[in-house]
Amino acid sequence: MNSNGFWKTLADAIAATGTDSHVDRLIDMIGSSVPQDLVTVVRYSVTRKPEFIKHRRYSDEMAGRYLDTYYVFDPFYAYWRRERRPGIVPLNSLADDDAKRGRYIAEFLAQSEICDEVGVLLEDGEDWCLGIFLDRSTKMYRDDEIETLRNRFAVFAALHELDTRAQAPDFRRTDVPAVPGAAPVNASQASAALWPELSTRERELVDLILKGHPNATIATKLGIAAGTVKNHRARIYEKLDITTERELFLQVFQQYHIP
Amino acid sequence: MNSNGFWKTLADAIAATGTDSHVDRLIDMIGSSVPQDLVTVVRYSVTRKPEFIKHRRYSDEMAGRYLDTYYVFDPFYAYWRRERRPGIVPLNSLADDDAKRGRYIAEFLAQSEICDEVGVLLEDGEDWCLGIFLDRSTKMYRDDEIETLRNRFAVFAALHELDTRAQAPDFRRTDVPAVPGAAPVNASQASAALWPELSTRERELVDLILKGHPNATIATKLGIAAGTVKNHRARIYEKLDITTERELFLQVFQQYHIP
DNA sequence: CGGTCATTGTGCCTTTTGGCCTATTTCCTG
DNA sequence: CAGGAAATAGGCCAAAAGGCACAATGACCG
Repeated sequence: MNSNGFWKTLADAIAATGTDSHVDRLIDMIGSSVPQDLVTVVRYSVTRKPEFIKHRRYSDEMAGRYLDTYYVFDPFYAYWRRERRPGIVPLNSLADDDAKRGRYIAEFLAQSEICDEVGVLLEDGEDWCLGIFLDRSTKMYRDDEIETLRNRFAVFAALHELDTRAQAPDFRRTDVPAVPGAAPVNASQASAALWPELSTRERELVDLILKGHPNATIATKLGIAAGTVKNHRARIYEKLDITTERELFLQVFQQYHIP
Repeated sequence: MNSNGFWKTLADAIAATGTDSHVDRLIDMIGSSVPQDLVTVVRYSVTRKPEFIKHRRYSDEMAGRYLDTYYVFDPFYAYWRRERRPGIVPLNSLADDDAKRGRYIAEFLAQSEICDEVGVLLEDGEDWCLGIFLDRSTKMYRDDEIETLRNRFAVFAALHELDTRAQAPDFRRTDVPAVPGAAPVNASQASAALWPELSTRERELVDLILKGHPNATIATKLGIAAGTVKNHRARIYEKLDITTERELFLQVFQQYHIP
């Protein structure tokens, strides 16, 4: 099994949490879960251009070409902005309805001599996503390989989340949220000041709504059912005396005196 | 395979690093590596009496009896004081020259209805050792089960070491990125400056959209059909490389540095 | 003059929201 | 202990938004 080597890389990755080599160790670990020919690491934002973080066994030239041109066609990028959901994303899972996918594969991947790709999308603060991409030159990823990554994904995410916490200035001993991987630690102060009439949970919802998440994503993030999210929304709207999400955005605009 | 459940427990353990539930999650994780009937957690020191930290599916009475009497016969305790080396320690690996082992097995384990035991010894600061013991009532541990624990041991140790670091007051990162404050907002025709790639008509649409008007209202205001508004929207979204109205609001937030 | 683009418009279909219910569980408070 | 929020979940229906395809008109431009 390849798993023997894996434990070592995992231990190293845990040890590297909160240090500058965190991402490298993370790549080592994820990379040792399934074989791959090259690795690229990119940061996606909903509103900004992607950033190229690192690559291994990949050419600087192609990395540049990605940032110059091809990021627009990157279906993983589109996926993140649409879904805003971390996870294991195989190239072939990206919808056929995505017209950009064709050009990305036909041109960019072909030029990079890549035949298959799988993305490990990790939340990276704000609206960012840290995308770690494992690429193969000749053999497609098998289902069981994807399954392996899916099984381990919670570990990847937990490690990166821990690193994020370790980087934050207020990393202190506290109680973990009841639902693992779910609740955000503290609701943003902005919403608290703006809408004191809302409960803390409702403000959590508002924060996620204002970050642009649809109900399904919010439900996943909070570990609750989509129906519950709708219910929260209804009560929030009622309390704020509005009827649509738009008006919530308008209230923020008003607060910040935006035309 | 039991490994599917393992990834979950590992992710939880990582997430619990630095929190009060760290040891519990560590037990969950280690415990999910091999089957066992009960778990005990003890802290060994070279110079002091052992401390009973936790136990699962074990009687308080036996725990008390251990601390009163039997700890002196505990061959794991002797092992730690002699070797001072963390690792996976199966009961049968403890030297036959250890006279105390016999009495420990014959009396204490027998009374506890334990037939085999394996210790996971982790460094715990100073001269302390955190010992997590997996006990079986009927079946002995097989070699491959011990091997599994040995493979994963580096992970157990790294996690506990990380928790120790997280508890220390000086666990910090050197470079913390500066947080941008709320920027001042200048009121004017925002849309023109923000989205030069849009036509004038499209910018008119955007202005109305950002004022919170639904399609029907926009259509009335502009004296065009609702379908046309939808059509405009589609092209606007395409040009801005977004798919929903939300993202338009997010772009404005972005521009004005709103949290 | 032909090509491109902006603008207007339709039609059909799917997904997402929003409105309006009922219900259970938990926790806090009078 | 009763009563009431708060949080959870689900169902049903209507409205709105979004995706896609296609088409007609006019303006501008090389």
